[in-house]
Amino acid sequence: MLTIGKLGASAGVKVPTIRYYEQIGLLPEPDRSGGNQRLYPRSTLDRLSFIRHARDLGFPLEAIRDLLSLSDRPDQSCAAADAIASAQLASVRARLQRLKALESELERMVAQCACGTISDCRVIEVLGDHAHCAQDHHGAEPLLA
Amino acid sequence: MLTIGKLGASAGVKVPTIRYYEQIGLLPEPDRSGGNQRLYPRSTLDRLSFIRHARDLGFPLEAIRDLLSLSDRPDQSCAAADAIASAQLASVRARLQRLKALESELERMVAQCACGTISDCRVIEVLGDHAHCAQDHHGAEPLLA
DNA sequence: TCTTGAAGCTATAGTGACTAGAGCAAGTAG
DNA sequence: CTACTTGCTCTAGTCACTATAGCTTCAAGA
Repeated sequence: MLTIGKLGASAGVKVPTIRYYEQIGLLPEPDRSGGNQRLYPRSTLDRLSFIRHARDLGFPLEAIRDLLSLSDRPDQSCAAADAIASAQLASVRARLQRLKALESELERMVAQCACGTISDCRVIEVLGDHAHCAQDHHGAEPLLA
Repeated sequence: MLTIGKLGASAGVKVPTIRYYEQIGLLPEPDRSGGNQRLYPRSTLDRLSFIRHARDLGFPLEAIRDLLSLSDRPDQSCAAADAIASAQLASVRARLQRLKALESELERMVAQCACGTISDCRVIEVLGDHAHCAQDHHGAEPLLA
């Protein structure tokens, strides 16, 4: 049996995060010690490592919830899991596209800055007028979600 | 003078977002009409477009706040603006690196899925065991911030 | 002038995935 | 026995909005 601290250290997850996962139902409520402390079986380490790894790959918690419930039913088709992973791949690719465009725009902006005064600063000027931009990095989904 | 709706449409920003920007002090409180509706001068359109454009480029609002106060003092050195933009570029590049690693890991995962049952699903298996991975996409800063 | 519909107002709460803090209780090493 | 660490619960904060509820004001047509 593992305390929450050992579990977290083993899986590379912070203790409050584990309690948060329990709160949202991603981890089951474990048994408690006499003094009300959580005690986890080994199997929870596997589950938590799975979650951690999926988070590292950028899967949202809701997708991870689905993946976990799939992994509990080994006889079913893998198609659903494949769909979730493919969706994640597509989302990563979309963000890559967008970030690449931003990178080149920012590069141009910084490169052109001669570091004089604000009044002839390219950084400020370009931000003030989208017409200075090579691409249309307009809108689309938020960069950070 | 522009109503909040016209302002939003012109700048490509939703109306509640404009009110939010006012609330956090990124836009000044405008005069009101007799019926208590916000009325904006042209200059606010410039300011809002600046914000919008910087957000499109991924700058956080706090950085934008700094950039705006810089742009209000045209005689000062542009070095501070350059530093903010360079930091943003660095952050975009860091996220690009990370996303590229994730992309190839997800590609491998999805490509290996033969779409049988869950019990021999590569997607589930790889997520369950980090040792299957080519790279160490471990930790670092959160993908989405 | 009346009416209808769009656009505006305030205020509160929700999103995702945690993180931080306060103020305790329990476990452990010397 | 005494520190010290680890654990507990609960609340609130993060970022950049978005959504909802319930209300008022405005502009255009009949």
